[in-house]
Amino acid sequence: MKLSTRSRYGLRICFLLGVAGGTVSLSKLSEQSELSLKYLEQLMIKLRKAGIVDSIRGMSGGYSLSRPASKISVGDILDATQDNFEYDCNSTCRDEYCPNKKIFKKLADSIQEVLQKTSLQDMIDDYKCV
Amino acid sequence: MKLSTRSRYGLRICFLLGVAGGTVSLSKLSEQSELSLKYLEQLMIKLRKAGIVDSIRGMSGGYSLSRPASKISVGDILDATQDNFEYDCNSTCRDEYCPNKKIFKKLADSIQEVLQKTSLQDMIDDYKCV
DNA sequence: TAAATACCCTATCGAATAGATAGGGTATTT
DNA sequence: AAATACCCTATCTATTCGATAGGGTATTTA
Repeated sequence: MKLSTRSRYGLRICFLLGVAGGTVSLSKLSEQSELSLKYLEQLMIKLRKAGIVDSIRGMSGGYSLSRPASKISVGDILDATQDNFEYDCNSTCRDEYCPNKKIFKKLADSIQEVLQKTSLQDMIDDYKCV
Repeated sequence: MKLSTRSRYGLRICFLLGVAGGTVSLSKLSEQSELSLKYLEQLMIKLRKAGIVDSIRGMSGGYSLSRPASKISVGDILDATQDNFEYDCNSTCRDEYCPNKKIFKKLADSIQEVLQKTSLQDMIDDYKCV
């Protein structure tokens, strides 16, 4: 069980934007993150649609965090990059009384809680105090 | 992010053993769980090596839980089926100062905590009270 | 108006992973 | 002798995932 690389990239990009503080173009982000323009483009669309980043078009446009890093949780970013914890016992299980269901839901909720109370700012602070 | 089917099967088998209360042969478990003998065999070896189930050889042999279901955590079972939360930012990251490292470790610890404090007995109780 | 940017959709490829099956046994207990 | 657990390894297939690519449109600024 691990995070998808997409999610890790999402965290990395948000981290970069948080540290940068302002608007950064896709090409700049691509350089800094060592991800291809095309790949990053798709990632940014997810982040934007989730309301985590804002975008500005046109020359000198780019992306920035939509709100302070302290108001963005790791869970928000994982939601955006579609890396939630799935809790069906399997993809076809339709058993309403499945013994796994309740426990998985509980686990999923607990995990979500942890993810929600950890903010991007926490990540940045952790890094700074190294 | 989801549990592997192997882990879900592990939970299912332990659940069955917990409900059964005694020793159950592989062939019986195979029937009840609808998993093939050969596949199940490999799963049981993992559970036994992790000390979650005991085995008895010979005729009328089989598997049983090694301790009360209340003393077996969901985390124990996931460990046995090798479904831990991995927290490297990626498989090759060697950056000691990687901003993701600390946060992932923290998440992994929190998740592990949740998994540890949920027992197999909780699952069984959940099912019974439906 | 030209350049630089974001936006959008879709297809595809390759690699890795995961699920499952199978063969061919040995060791142990009843 | 029969029924069981134990053990190792190979293999196949399907799915998922990461990544790249094509081929544009819309918007803003210098």
